[in-house]
Amino acid sequence: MDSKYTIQDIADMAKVSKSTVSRYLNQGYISQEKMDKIKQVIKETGFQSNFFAKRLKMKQSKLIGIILPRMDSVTVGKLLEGVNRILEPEGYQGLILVSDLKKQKEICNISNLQQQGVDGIIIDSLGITRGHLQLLKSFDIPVVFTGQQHTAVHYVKIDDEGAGRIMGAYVRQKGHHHVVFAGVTNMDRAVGIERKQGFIDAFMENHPKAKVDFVKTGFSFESAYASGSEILAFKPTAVVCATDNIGLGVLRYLHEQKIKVPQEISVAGFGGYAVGVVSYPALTTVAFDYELVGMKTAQGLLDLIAGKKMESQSNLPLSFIERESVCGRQRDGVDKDRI
Amino acid sequence: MDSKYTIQDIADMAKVSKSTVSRYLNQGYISQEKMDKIKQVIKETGFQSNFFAKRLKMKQSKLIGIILPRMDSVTVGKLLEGVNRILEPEGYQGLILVSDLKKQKEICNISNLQQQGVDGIIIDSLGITRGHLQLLKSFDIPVVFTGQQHTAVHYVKIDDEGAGRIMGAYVRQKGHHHVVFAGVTNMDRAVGIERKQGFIDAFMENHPKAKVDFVKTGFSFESAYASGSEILAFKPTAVVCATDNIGLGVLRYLHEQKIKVPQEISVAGFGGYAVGVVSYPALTTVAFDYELVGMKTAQGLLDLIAGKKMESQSNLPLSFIERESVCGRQRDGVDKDRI
DNA sequence: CTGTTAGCGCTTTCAC
DNA sequence: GTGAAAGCGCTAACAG
Repeated sequence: MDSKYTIQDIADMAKVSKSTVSRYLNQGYISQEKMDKIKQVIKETGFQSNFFAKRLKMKQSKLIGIILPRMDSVTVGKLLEGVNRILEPEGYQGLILVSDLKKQKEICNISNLQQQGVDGIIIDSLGITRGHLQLLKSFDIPVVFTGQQHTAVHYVKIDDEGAGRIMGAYVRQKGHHHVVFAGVTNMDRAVGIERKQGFIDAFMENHPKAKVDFVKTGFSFESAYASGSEILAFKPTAVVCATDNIGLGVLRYLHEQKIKVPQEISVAGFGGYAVGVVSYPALTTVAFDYELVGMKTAQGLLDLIAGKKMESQSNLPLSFIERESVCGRQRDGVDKDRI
Repeated sequence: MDSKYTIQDIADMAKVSKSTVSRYLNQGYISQEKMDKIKQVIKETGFQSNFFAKRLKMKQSKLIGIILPRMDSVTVGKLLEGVNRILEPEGYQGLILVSDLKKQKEICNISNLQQQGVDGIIIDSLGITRGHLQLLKSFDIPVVFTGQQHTAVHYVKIDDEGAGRIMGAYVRQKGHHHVVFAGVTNMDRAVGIERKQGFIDAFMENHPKAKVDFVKTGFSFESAYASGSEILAFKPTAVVCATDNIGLGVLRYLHEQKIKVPQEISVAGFGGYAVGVVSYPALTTVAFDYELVGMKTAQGLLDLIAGKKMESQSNLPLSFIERESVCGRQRDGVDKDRI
C-alpha cells in the first residue's frame, strides 16, 4: 500500500545519517554539500515525511477541529471560508465534523476531536449546554464557540440582540404597530431568544400601540412557507422573520396568496444572504458578515493556542440593508382593517 | 499541554501489561476479570488512545482528503452532506482543503493530502489537467473525482450533457427559436462545454430557424447581472443560463429593466437550488442531486480503498423542474420584433 | 556541522 | 490468557 520512502532510506541513499536528513527537513544547520545531496535524493524519490510519525513526536497536530451543525447552509459556507482564510496561511488544517442539528452529537464530536489530538476546536454551536461545559472542563485544549455565547467559554458571534434592535427600531419608525415575529425555537438562544428580544425591546419602547405576535417556525424555507397561514391569521401589517430563509418562505406564501408586499404586508429578515436580493420584492434585512465571524473565531483560537488571551465578543459590525420589502404605514389604528 | 494518560499508565494502574490494555482496546481476547479492571481505570482517567501513535502503527488514517473549489456554495454544501453521510458510519473523517477556484492550488492540495497520509481523496474538480494525471500517477492512494470527468480517472458526476439536452428539448418545444446561452468559461469542461453542448445539440436538431448566441459570464450572481445588457443586445426570446445563480442574476437585471419574464423573455437555469423558487418568477431549471453525487462519490472511494473496483459514472438521475420563468412562443419569425 | 542514541504511544509477534 | 520486546518513522538531545 504505502511503498513510501522513510527518512532512513533517504539517509542511506545520501550517505548521511537520519538526523541530518531530519535537520534538512526542519531547522537546517547542515553543510551545503550534504544539503545538495539530500535535496537531490528527495527529488528523485519523491520522499514525503510521514505525517503521523512527525505528529507523534511533535505533540502538535496542526489540525483544528471544526464542528458544524450542518454542511449545506450559506452561513456555514461563509464561516468556513473565513476560518480557512486564517488557518491556511498558518499551516493549520480543519477537520470538520457535522452535528446534524443535534446538540448531543455536537458533544460527541467534541470528544471525538479531542481524541484525534487536534490543537484546538471551533464550534458553530446549536446551544451551549451543561454537557458542553462539563466535557470542556475535562481537557485543556483551546475551544472557541461561535453561533452561541456563554460566559464560561470563549466565543465570537454576531450581535443577535443588536440586530434585533436595529430591525425593531426600523419597523417601528416605518409606522408599524402590529407585527408578527416569525421566529424559531428558543432552544436556539442566539436566534430564538436574543434576536427576537432585541427586536421586541426596540419595537415596543415608548410605543403604546405596539403589538407583537409570535409564530414559531423552523429554519427552512419550506417550514416558513408552511407557517404562512398561521402568520396571516394575526393580520399584521408587517412580519419580521428570524432569518432571511424564513422571510423568503413567507414572501413566497404571500405571493401565492396574491397579497402584495410591501403594500399590504411588509416583510423583513435577518442574514443578508445574496439570495435576498433575487426575491420579489427584494428582502429588507440586517446583514451579518459570517466570513468575518469565521476569521475572528479562527484568530481567537490561534491566539489561545499560542498561549495568548483572547477576548470573546458578540459585537461584530452589523449592516442594515434596506431593500423593497418593507414600506411605511402612515395612519394609526387602521392597520388591521386594511388587510 | 497534553497531560493525557498513555496506555502504559492505564496498564500500571490496572496492574496489567501494555499489551493487555491494547488488546482490550482492539480485538479483545482477555479475561473478564482484567477486562473489568481496565474498563474501570479507563473510565476514571478518561483515557483516550493517542491518535497519531495508533495511525503510525496501523498504516491507516481513516482520513479522507476532500478538495473543494470553495466553501461558500450551495452545491458544495450538498455534496459534502452526501459524502459525510457515507463516510461517517464507516468511521472515516474528511480533511477538507479549498482550492479557491485555482487549478494549480487543487494540485498542491492533492500532494498535500497525500503527504498527510489520508486513505483516499475526493476531488470536486475545476478541471482535470495533465498536471493532475501526472501527480496521481506518482502515488497509489485511491482518488475519485467529481464535478469533472476524464477517462484516466475515477469519477462520479452529474450528467451535464444530458441536462443540457433536456433543457434544449424543452425550450425548443416551447417554440423558441432564438436563445442566448449565458454560460461560463470552457476551462470548465463540465459546465462550460458539456452542459452547453448538450443544450445546443438538442435545441438545434431538426430546427432550421434555431439560433443560439453565446454570452460568457462568471459563476456569480453579480457577474451574471452585469452581463444583462450584453445578453439583451442579442434580442433573444429566451435566455438559458448555465447555472441557477446566473439565471437569478439575469432575472434581477430583467426585473430592473422592467422587462416581463416570461412574457417578453423566458429564462431558465440549471441546478435546482431551493432558492430558484423564491425568485419572481420562479426559475425553471434542471435539478441535480448533489447529495446523491456526494454519496456515490464517497461510496466509490470506499470501494476502492477496500480493494474493490468502482464504476465511474456521469449519468446520475436528473429532474426537470418546470416553474414559471419560461413560456411558449406561438408564432414563428416574429420573435425578435416582439422585444 | 554530523552521527549516535533515545524515545513519542501504540500494536503485534512471540514465548511463557 | 498474558507479558516482554521489537519496532512504526520521526525528532531532539547528546557527544564528538
